[in-house]
Amino acid sequence: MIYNDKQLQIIGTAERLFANKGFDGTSVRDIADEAGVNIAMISYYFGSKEKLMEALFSKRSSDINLQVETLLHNEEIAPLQKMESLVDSYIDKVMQKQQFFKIMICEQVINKNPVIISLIHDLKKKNTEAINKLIKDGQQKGAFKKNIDVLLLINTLIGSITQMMLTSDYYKEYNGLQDIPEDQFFEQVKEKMSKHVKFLFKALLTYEV
Amino acid sequence: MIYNDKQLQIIGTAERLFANKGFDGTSVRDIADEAGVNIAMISYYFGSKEKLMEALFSKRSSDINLQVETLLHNEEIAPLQKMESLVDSYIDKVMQKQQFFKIMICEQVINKNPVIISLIHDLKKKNTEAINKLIKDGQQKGAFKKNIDVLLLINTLIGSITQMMLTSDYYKEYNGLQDIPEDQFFEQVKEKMSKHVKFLFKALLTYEV
DNA sequence: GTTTTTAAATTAAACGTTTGTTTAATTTTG
DNA sequence: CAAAATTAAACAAACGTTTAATTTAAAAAC
Repeated sequence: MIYNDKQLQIIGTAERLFANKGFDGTSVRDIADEAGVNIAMISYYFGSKEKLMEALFSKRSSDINLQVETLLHNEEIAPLQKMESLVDSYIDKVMQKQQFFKIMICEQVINKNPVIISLIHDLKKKNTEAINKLIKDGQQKGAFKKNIDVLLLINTLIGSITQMMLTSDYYKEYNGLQDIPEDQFFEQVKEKMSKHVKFLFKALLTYEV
Repeated sequence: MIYNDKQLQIIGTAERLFANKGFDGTSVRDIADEAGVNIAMISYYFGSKEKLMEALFSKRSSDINLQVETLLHNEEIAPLQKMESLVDSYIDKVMQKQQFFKIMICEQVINKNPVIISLIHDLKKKNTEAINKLIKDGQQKGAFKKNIDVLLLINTLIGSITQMMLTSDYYKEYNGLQDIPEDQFFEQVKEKMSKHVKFLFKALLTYEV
């Protein structure tokens, strides 16, 4: 689906408002006002508020697929390093697209809209397959242990990062970082999470129980 | 605060509906109908829909504090075992009170109601302190390594379990468990998560980088 | 122990807003 | 000039909350 500028603006505004106020907490008037369009344009372009959400979800889903193919066939990089590279790119994506991930979390909690549940399903499947390829590759080369539960691995990756996203205010206060600039804090969190998750992955992929 | 039976019934109904439809997706009429009370009783007892949410949150918060004192002073249990015991009790709590945890997640995403943010803050603080005591104890006894980031540890604990809660449908399908009874699946997930998180904790607490 | 009094609980109805969506008319564009 | 885009206005429905009247329950008075 290709959208014109006005449609993309509506989608962008909806994304911000849905992330900050929730789907039901956002009115189509909110979206129309902040996007600078007439309220009727939302039905005109998308059909309904719900279909706008589905359009936004569909659009953003396609942006955050983990790409693993070029990594996979690069024989100069060790399996564990490949996985660490994937971890970093995932952390980047979550931090860059925080709003979309917030929406995704709430939609998973509510678990009502079948179109969106299906899109999340597809996303999970693709990510699982991508990581599975890296795992198989690493196992063949003897770098990774056997019997790795890929879903638990992904759960820990996504869960740890998501949880940090949701509680970054608390993390900031706990570490006395209230006064540093936001983008600096941002980078610091990314760096911390990167080392942390890589450590976890090393354990999950290589240490025998 | 002490509530009578009718108030507790309203709180219980609100918890279920807020968890399944979100705060803004639930109307006071929904709550009143399903709780079998007149719609005016909600304002009468709680003041407003928002204050009902705060009352429910306050009530449930007090139920899920991690207790660590008796564990801490039991010198017959090794530090790592104490931590594993805490992990199990946390997994139990999340699985038992899934509805409340779902509400908590959404409230963290929206991040608007200061009363609730403050309650989540308190909860996090108490949990952090409890786990910190176990960590200090383990470090003194030489069982745990130095330089443990307790917030990252907790993030991984909460995040992994939460993520499993949100994606258990996918986990079920992926592992071909659609046909087993719900409570059996429940126990299986708990067992899997328990082993998984304990493995992660052992790595985070004892393996040097 | 019965009656009276007072407070609490419960109700149906109404309140003014806000909701998502549609209409029909108008303007803009190619 | 036809198609697409945009508008203000209107729509019924649903929203959270309040009202004022009534019923129930508990306490006080006799």
